[in-house]
Amino acid sequence: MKKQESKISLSNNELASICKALGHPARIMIIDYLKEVDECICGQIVDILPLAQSTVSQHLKALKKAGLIKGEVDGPRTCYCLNEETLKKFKQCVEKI
Amino acid sequence: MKKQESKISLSNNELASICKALGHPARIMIIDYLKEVDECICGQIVDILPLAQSTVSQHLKALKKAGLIKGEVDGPRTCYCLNEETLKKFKQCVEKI
DNA sequence: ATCGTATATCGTAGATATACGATTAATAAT
DNA sequence: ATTATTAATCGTATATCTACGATATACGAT
Repeated sequence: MKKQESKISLSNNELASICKALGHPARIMIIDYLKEVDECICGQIVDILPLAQSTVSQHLKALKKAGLIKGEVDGPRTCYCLNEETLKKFKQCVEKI
Repeated sequence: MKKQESKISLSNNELASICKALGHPARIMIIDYLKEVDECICGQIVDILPLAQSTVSQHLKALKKAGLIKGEVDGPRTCYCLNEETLKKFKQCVEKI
């Protein structure tokens, strides 16, 4: 399998990782918000959550690590959006449970 | 809303709780196994997982707390099965992400 | 060059999670 | 009554998570 290609399904561990990343209310809220606004910078997420900037940054890192979101550095900002590919696989996987 | 009735959807926190419960490979394996065998006693799960009985028992407790499984005491055994109602709601909720 | 803005990272305290062995509790079998 | 079986709970060690403030980094604007 080449680097660029991606698996159709998720391993047990991958699914668990994604679930774990979604296992916190703040991170669910971030996902919901990104769904709503399509894309945004970190500061906007800090504004809607009752959490410190550093804490939000940590949550974003966790979501990124699980492949649920993408972050693109744009000058001093970082623009975040959902990673639709991972979400799609996650949904397919959950459907089969 | 009466006690017996159940909500159609899940709150942010409920969804996070369910995801959290699924956020461990062993617990995903338990769910998979229960899907496969429909129902079983704790000891069978202990047999298929490389974990101590007490650890498996803890994982089962976590899944039960999240409402993902049901456990019925039957003499000295406990018979576990999936809680289809919660799973259904979870799937619906994930689909909407 | 300096300042301001946006965000990531560091350090840290306290809470949870995860694993295990030992123990307890409940029942079934002898 | 004693013993065996099954599973939950307790106690505990270690690891991870979650939150924060402080600091570092990167860049744009002045």
